[in-house]
Amino acid sequence: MDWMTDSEEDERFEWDTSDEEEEMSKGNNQEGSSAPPISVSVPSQEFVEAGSSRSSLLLHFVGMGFSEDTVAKAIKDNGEGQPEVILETLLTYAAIEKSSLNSEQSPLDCSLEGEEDVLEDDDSDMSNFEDEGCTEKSSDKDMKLSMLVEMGFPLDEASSAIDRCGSTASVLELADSIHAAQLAAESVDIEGRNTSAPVPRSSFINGSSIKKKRNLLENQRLNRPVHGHKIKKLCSRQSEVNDEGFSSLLKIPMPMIGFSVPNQKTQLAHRKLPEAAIGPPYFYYENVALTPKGVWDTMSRFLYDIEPEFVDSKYFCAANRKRGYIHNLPIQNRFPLLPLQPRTIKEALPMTEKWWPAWDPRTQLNCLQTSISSAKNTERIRSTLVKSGDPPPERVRQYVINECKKWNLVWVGLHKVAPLEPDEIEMLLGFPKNHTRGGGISRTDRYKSLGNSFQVDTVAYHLSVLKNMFPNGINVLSLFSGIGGAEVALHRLGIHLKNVVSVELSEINRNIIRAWWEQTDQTGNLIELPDVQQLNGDKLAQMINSFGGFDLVIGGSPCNNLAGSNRLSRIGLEGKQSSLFYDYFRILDLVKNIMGKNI
DNA sequence: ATTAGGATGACTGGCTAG
DNA sequence: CTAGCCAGTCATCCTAAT
Repeated sequence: MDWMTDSEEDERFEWDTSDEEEEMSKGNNQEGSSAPPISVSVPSQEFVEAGSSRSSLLLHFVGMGFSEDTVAKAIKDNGEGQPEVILETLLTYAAIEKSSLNSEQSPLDCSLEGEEDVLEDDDSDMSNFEDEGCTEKSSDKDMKLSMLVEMGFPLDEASSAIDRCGSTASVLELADSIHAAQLAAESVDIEGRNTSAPVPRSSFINGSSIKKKRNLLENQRLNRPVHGHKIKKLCSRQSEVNDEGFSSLLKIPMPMIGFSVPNQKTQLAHRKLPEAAIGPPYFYYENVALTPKGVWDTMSRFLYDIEPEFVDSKYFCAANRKRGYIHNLPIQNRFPLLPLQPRTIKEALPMTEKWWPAWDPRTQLNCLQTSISSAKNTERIRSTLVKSGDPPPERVRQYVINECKKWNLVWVGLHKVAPLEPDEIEMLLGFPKNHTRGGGISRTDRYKSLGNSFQVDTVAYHLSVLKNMFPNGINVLSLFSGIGGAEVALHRLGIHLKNVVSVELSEINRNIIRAWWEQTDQTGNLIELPDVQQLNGDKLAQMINSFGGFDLVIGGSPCNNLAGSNRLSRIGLEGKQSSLFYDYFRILDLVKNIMGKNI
């Protein structure tokens, strides 16, 4: 969960610096790179030196599938000092060429024709993706993979790109896709300056020659370039014709109740899962609902075209928490955790009722986030109220209400507001009291870990269908476990946890889970691992063999680059932390493959 | 070294008036 | 249909205090 504290290293995408080797070997993907299912034997070292001589540079780009004249021209235009600029020029040529051929069959539109509105339709007909036309010849895939690796891309990124774009995508498109992802992730600076200082968004956009070129190609379309859209354009099955473009195809339904919530009358939808989505294993993926446009479309596309279920936890507790869930669980016969949580502030926090002024209309809290209001701020509010008499004038009321909503403040005395205590947040989120307390965790970190967590009652409601299906218990692979929301939810449902493999980067969070595990008298096995990126096929296969497969793969990947409150790096799914979504997908897909073979 | 404080908007969707 | 308004958001980084 603690994504902000790790990996300080600058991961600029550079072609010919001596950092390359170091990046590659210390980078996230080394271990994952050797992972099944695809093995490639291309440890391309010569690429590193390639920039030094013109002929090898030229050869390199020719090897990528560009024609010799084009490469020569691009080198001539740009000089040989900046291979990444050359590549961009080449890609630009190719894009122009491609757009002129666009009315014909593009290699990208592998399965759909005239089905642009598939996602808009009911969930029932999301099935027939991935069928004919997309059957992958593994040798072809391997070849592309090795070419990409030879071009200097990390193996797992190359593999992800192939998955993203389909196996019929050309190497060119794949390279572009990876490159775009890396650009988006790293606020790239072509000149190679130190970019550790935050780059203003506008200068990031306008300062990049790449983007200028792209923007020219994009026929103005966007005042607001979101990288996800570009990725989407490159990879989406809908990309070819549809000029009205990338507006989010997935609508978030209001009210945000998903397929069902307790005590709300809904005619329960029957949903038909796409073939590829059906387990085993069951899986459950979570992230913030209000992402930049197109993010949920992308995530849905990766997760076997399952329609996300958007649910606000305000139907389960006294706080809002708008989240999307992609899962392949049955949706009939859910039941909630008992006792039901109070759903108003005054019931959940009875001591506040006495002090709650009539002019504060809130009955529920806003989303519980990772940091709280300072003491100075609450004191400012108090003194303002003291000075302005009772009842305060409209202007003061507005100020106070705004602050209260922004910081989730509650009334704890006359004219006194205060942020929630950590144990109150634990309760609202459905954790046992003191779940995150002790063990050397600071107050600040408690807030952060809690703010990043599941709302247990909400998740448990969705998972409740497992109880009857697995009376003897389940094996769980829990990714991005955080403080163990999934584990707590399953435990509270009375589902026996046989083996839990919990992957969580933050040591303090792992300690919290370990402590909870030990104090709840679990009889199963808890295996804790630090890093999803280190979790490869070998390890998974070993674990699957040892306890016979996972019944549930559950996790919510980092939202840092998606969440609305992120001022600085809300750059979408390709952001540094949020791109770990692809590891969720990678691992889930590995588990499916490995288990598929064993069954 | 660790912790808390304080400053830092933008994107998105819903709503409504025109 | 559009423009304008409104509300809400699993955050980040630098600095000061402890």
